[in-house]
Amino acid sequence: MPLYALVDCNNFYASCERLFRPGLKGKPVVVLSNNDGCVIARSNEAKALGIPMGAPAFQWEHVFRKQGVAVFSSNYALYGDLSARVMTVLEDLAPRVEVYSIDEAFLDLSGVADAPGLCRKIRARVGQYTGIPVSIGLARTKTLAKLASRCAKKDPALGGVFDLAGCPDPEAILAAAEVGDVWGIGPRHAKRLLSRGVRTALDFSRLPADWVRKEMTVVGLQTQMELKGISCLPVSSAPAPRRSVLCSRSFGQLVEDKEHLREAVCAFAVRAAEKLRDAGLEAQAVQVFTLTPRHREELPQHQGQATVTLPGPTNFTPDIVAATLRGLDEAFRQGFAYQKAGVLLLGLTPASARQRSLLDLPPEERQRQRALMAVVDAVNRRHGRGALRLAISSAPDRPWHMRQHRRSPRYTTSWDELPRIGQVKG
DNA sequence: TCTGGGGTCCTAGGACCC
DNA sequence: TCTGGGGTCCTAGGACCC
Repeated sequence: MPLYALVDCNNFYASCERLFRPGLKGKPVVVLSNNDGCVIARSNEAKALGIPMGAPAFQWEHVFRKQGVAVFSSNYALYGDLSARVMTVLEDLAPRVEVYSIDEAFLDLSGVADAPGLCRKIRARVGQYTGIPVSIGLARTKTLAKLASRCAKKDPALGGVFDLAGCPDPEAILAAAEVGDVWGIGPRHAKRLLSRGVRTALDFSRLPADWVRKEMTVVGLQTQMELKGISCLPVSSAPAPRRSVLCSRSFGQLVEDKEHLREAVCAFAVRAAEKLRDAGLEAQAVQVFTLTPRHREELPQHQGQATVTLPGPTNFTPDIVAATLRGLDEAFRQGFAYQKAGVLLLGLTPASARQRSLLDLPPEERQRQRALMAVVDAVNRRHGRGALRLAISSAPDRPWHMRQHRRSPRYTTSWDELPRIGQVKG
């Protein structure tokens, strides 16, 4: 019988921020999205104040001030580093680990003698080595393990581990879970299900399979089977190959000027190309998109989109930038105030295993391009992103740059920002 | 007067996840 | 003044081909 665990870091970003500010223990902490736009992580104390996930920060400013909430801009360098440390501990202790997201991992514990005991050990070890509290759910399928980890998180009496596979009354657990809390059932389907009287995970598991198939595709059917204890989703330690690379941002202010938009999408293209090279990939097409603000109905709305095919698979920044600018000519319209834009790279193939085609550049030219990018990447790694850049992708302090007023130091990944003894206070 | 059928590829749109 | 960013997958429909 298969047996899976889901390890979930509690309030991950908020927990990371708190690690380096012991004084924040027991205090409300929130972390904001890029642009300081909305709340994306909350400590338990912040949840208790009623601050919802995704809340626009400006609407809650008064609560932050009045209740002494510690507010942080998101600091992905810090979170990524702590995540890697947590995953290392899991890999040391569990036979097979699938890193599912920055703060979650599935473990395949099929055949492990005392799986609940191992889960308790893992939880203690992660806490000891990293300081990050985790909740662990154990069950026969991944979908049930997700559900079990929510139980572990909600009920402190469980000590952070809940074993649904060994639970005497599993149906009671399904009956206590709202249908929208099931992994794979989003707000859209939840609403439709509710309108048909399907309230809980148990209700959903009892729907006729053909209805589920018809209304929610095979994906919904898979979710239903998993809820019934039939495992459809194996743990896979090899990450699936990437299919796209995206770089997009909301702007600090609305942008009407095409020149500013050109600078912005150029910067996105440069960053996307870097990610592409980091992953050892090349792209065959570039998609550029532009958006006016969603929440401002009084403004003229436009969603621009253009896809430009590259002459052949490439990760050479100047080619990707050139394609991006051609795409922007189509995606931009004069007279609109844009709030966001992005560059999406598609048709990804490994850079090593390319097929030669008639359109290919001569090998010496490709070699020259590759060498140039290698130098640029090396310099930027050493001296910080943007140390070496294209002339067009401009200096800081442009109007489209995002706001980020409350970022914590990169304690663990930047020499300049290491905590100093005597300086760290709560 | 009559207008096949099957396969593939691409794209847009919609749903989901963290 | 002020609502994130980065991904995945499925399906339907059209273009194209034989």
